[in-house]
Amino acid sequence: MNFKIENKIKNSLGRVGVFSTAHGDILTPSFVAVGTKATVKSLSPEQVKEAGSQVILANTYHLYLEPGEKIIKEAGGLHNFMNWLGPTMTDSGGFQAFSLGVAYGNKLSKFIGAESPEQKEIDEAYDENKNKKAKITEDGVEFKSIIDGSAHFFTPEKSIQIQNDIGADIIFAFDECTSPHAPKEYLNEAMERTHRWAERCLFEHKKNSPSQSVFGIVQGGRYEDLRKESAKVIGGMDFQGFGVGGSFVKEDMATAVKWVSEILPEEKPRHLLGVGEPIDLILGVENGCDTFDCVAPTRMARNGTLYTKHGKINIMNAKYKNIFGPISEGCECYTCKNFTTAYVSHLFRSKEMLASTLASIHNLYFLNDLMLQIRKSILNNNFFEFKQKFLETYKP
RNA sequence: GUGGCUAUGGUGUAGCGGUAGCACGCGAGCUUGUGGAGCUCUCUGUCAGGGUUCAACUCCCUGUAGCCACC
Repeated sequence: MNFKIENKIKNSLGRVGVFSTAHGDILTPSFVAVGTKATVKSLSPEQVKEAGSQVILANTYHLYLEPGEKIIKEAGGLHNFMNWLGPTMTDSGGFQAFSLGVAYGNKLSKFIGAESPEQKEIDEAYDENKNKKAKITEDGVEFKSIIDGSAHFFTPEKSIQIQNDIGADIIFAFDECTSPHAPKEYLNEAMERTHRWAERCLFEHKKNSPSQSVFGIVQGGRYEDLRKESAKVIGGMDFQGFGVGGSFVKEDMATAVKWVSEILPEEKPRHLLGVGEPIDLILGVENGCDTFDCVAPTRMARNGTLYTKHGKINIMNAKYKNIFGPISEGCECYTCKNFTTAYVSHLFRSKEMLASTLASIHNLYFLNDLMLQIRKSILNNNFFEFKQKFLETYKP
């Protein structure tokens, strides 16, 4: 693996590069499609590729539960198993410490708005005992299977072993993604634990499968001092790249990413975990991130929310019933080139499977195309003009 | 033609002489290291006419419509 920076945004942290893996090059900045269970829901690998995706990210926790990493290893690794011949990543399962833990059933995301409750209320509302399906200890995380409720224990070593078996090109260190409501004291504790886990992950990985790249994950939540400390500690370790994880105050995300990027080694790639709204992608690139993964485009697609150059639309709104033009004017995706808004709207209303497919293709294409345009603008040294122009038309 | 039964949002259905409830649908919103889902909110109704009563969706009469049985 190798990462080459081709051009940078002047007076900013953003850059264009090429990240080479055993399964091909990733032209960065790039959006990574999420295929949790070794499939991008509703899409064939050919469709994912045609939508412009270069990389797919699968999930260690989900694949460990089913079909089990041994089956994937036996199949010849993730690429062979799912017939995706391009680059792949696996998330470590660390996010599930959050999503199956304090977030489970609480409608909690990794973002909170700046207008959320006062800090005191946040701290008081935070209850780590509320965990339902994940319990965190120094040694690792105990998960309850979302399939059958059985108990499973992930240590950093175990996460790496599973990821080695699954065989993605880029794997992530096992971390703890904390709640955006967690008090600072807890964030600090979790961050330091994540740092210890990072060391253990590196050690385990070097024993097993050095052909994969491992990325260490920066935590620290919404606090500048914690983020910077985490970037310093994780950035100092022998990872091939870095992930920026954890939760954010939505309005401060770009700033938080900047704190981290300024400290992480410049020559190594940076991945912003779980961020994928168009505006967040632009801000993420501007502040030094090279790759991004997010469930948003595909999840929203399945529920009828589609990107257009003017912002998001809900294709099920009555006004789209008889629009016989494309979903987004000028869009070159398979869906827009071949089907009308009215037809896709009909598919959603009648709950046809093709609805998810066509919508997912469109949303993935939209973000992939956005990344291509960002890339081009950085190469042409006019990133900020592009950004301004995009923000003028795109209304969230 | 005769007798009986029924009539409540768009659809299917509760209910009671005193605030008409539910489901689905309709209309809209939320969705950020997956959640093929879920949640929130909004709009719609007592077949028509008359009577009894302080008060009728509810009881009575007439009409209309549908269903069933008989001729």
